[in-house]
Amino acid sequence: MTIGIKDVARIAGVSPSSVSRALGNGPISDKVREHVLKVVKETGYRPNMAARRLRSNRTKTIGLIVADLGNPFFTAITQAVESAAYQAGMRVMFCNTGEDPEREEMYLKFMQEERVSGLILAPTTHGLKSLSKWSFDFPVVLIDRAREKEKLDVIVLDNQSATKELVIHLHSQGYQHIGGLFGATSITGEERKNGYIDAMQSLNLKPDIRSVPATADAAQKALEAWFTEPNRPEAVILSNSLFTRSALMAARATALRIPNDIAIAGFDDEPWSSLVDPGITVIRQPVQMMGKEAVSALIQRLETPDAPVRRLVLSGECVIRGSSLKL
Amino acid sequence: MTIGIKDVARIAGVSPSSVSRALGNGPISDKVREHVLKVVKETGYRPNMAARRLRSNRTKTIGLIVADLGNPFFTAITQAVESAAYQAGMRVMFCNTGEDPEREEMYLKFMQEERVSGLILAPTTHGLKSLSKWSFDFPVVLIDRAREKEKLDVIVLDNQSATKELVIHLHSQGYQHIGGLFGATSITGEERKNGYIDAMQSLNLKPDIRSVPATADAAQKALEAWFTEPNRPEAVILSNSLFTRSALMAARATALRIPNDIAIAGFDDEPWSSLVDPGITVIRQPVQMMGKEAVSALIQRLETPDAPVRRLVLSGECVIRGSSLKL
DNA sequence: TTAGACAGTGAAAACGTTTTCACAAAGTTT
DNA sequence: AAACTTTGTGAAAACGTTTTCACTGTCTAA
Repeated sequence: MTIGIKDVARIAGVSPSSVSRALGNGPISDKVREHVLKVVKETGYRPNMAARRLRSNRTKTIGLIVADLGNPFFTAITQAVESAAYQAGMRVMFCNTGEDPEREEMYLKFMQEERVSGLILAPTTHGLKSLSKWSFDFPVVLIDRAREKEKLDVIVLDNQSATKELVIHLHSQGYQHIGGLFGATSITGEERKNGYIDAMQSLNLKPDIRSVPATADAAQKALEAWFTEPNRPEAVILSNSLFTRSALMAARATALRIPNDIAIAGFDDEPWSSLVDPGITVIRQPVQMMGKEAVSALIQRLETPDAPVRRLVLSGECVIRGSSLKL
Repeated sequence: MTIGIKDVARIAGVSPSSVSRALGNGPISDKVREHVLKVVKETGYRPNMAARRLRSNRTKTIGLIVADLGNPFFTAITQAVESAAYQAGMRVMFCNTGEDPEREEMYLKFMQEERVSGLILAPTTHGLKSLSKWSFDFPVVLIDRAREKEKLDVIVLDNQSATKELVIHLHSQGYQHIGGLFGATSITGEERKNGYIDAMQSLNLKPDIRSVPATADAAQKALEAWFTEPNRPEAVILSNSLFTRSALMAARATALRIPNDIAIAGFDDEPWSSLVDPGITVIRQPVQMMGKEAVSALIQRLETPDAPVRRLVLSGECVIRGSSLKL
C-alpha cells in the first residue's frame, strides 16, 4: 500500500489540490506550502509519475536513441545529453538500437507511446531514409547523422572537411596511395567517403575505397585481405574508431609496421589513441558540445515550434600523432 | 489531437473494452481481435503508456542505475541488461550516477516515482551503506558492488580470488615488491584491496597500497609520484581499467618501460588491452553473463518474492600478456 | 462606504487506459 | 429439457494525479 496524495492531504489537513499546488508551483500561501512539504517529507510520499503525466500531459522526458552504445563516441554523447537534460530539469529515456533498423523502429514506436517531450536521434541509414513516413507529435533533433536537407533540426560534424583534412595531411607527408575504409550502414560513413573522394580528386590522386558493415570483425577481415594484396595502400583512412582498432589488429596480423609499412588516420580521439605506439592521428569531435547543443536545440524547438529549422555543423580538430607521419 | 482507444473502438464498431482486450490478451473472439488489430494498424494508434501504467499498476520496466557510463565495464553491463530485458518483454530505464551519491539518491527517488517493476543497481559505497534506509516496494538486484552479507540478490565477481590470482602470477614471475592502487569510492576497490593484502601476506610479501578517488587524473598524479619515489614497486596492480590507462600514461611520463622497469596488471579486458605494446595482463570479467544474470535474478524475484536471497559470485579469467612478464 | 480585483482554497471533473461486473448467448452436463 | 458452465461482450468504475470552476475572504480604488 503506497501512500498517495490523498493521504498526504488528509494528514496535512488540506485538500489534495493544495498538496498538488504545494509540490508544483500553483498559487498557494507560504504557510500551507511549508506545512505540506513538511508532511510530504515525513511521510516519504513519492508522486506517481504515470498519473501525473496522464493528467498533465507533460512528460518532461527527452528520448535519446543512439545507434551503438559500444562506440565510445555515443557513450560520450549519451553522457553529455544526460547532463544537459538534467540541468534543464528533464529526464532522459535512453535506447540503443545496435545499428539494427528493426529495433530502431521499435524504439521509435516506443517513444510515441511514452509521449516524450522531444527526441534526440542518431538514426541508421535505413531509419534516416524512412523518417518521413513517421509523424511525430514531438520535436525531433538529429545528431551525428543527417543528410544535407533535412526538415528537422540537426547537429552534425563537418565530415566532408574533416576527411579532407586527413587526406591533405597524409598527402603532405608524401603518401600517394591513400586508401579509405568506410562504414556502409551510416550516412556519416557515406559523407566521409565523399569527402575523401573529393579530396583525392582535387589532389589528382586515385581514390581506393572499401565499404563494410559497422562491425569490428567485418572491418578486420576486409583490412587483412587488403593489406596482403600486391598493391596495398601506403596509408589508410578509417571512418570510425571501431575500424581504427581493427586496422591496428590487421596490421599486426599481417606483420605491417605503422607507419613504416602502412600509415593510419581515423576518426574519434579515444583514450587509447595516444596509448598505443605510435599514437593514432585522428579527427577529434566536439562530443560534449554536440550533446549539449542537441538538448538546447530541442528545448528551443519546444519553446518556438514554428521557428525555421536549424542545422548546426561543427568542425572536428585534427590531432596529428605518429601513425600518419612519413619516416 | 492524438488518436485514443475510444476512437479505435468507434471506428471498429466495438467497445473500448474489446479494443483493450484485443491488444492485451483478454478473452476475445478471434474475429473481433483480427478486426480490431486491423483498425489499430490502419489508424496508427499508439497506446498511452502513462494511462496504461496508471490503471494496470504494472510498468514492465526495469530500472538500471550504474556508477559510471564512461567505464566500458558498465557500458557492457548496460548492453547486456538491455538485451536480456528486451527478450523478457521489459523496458529499461537507464541512469548514470557518475559516482556521485547525490545523483544516485535522486535517481533512486526517481525509480520509486516511476514505479519500476524492479531495479538493478551498481551503487557507490555511500549508496550501498545507506541502502538500508530506503524501503523499496520493488525488488532490487545489486550488480558488481555488494558486501558479504546483503539482504538483496547480488551478482558480483569473486574479487578476492581474482586479485589473488594477479598477485600470485606476478610473484611467480619473480616480482617481490608488488604495489596496488585501488579505488577509494567503490566497495569493489575495497574488496580487491583486501584480496591483495591477503595474497601478499600469505606469500610473506609486504603490501604497498595507494587509494585514490575513481578518476583518471587522481590516479595518474598518484602513480607518477609513486613511480618516481626511490623505492618504487617493481610491479603494480590496478583495480580498474581507468587506473590501468593512467598507469600507462604515468609510466610514459616518468620514462619507465613496461615491464622492464615496472610490470603492470589490472582489471577488465578492454579492446585496447591487447593493442598496446606490450599487451596488458588483466582479469577478464564475464560481463555479458553478469548483465544477463541480473535480469534473470530480478525476474525470478518478481515471480517468487519470498524465495531466499541469492548471491551469485562469478569468477574472472586471468589473461596474461606481456605487461606482467619478467624479462 | 462600495465595487471591483485578487489571492487562496476545496470540490469535482478530467486524463486514457484496464478491469470489474453484469448479462446474454451458446455449449455441456445431468 | 432443465440446470449449470463457459465464452464473449459492453457499461461503468477505477487508477492517482492536475486542472477547472466556484467560492470566500481581503485588499485596493473609487
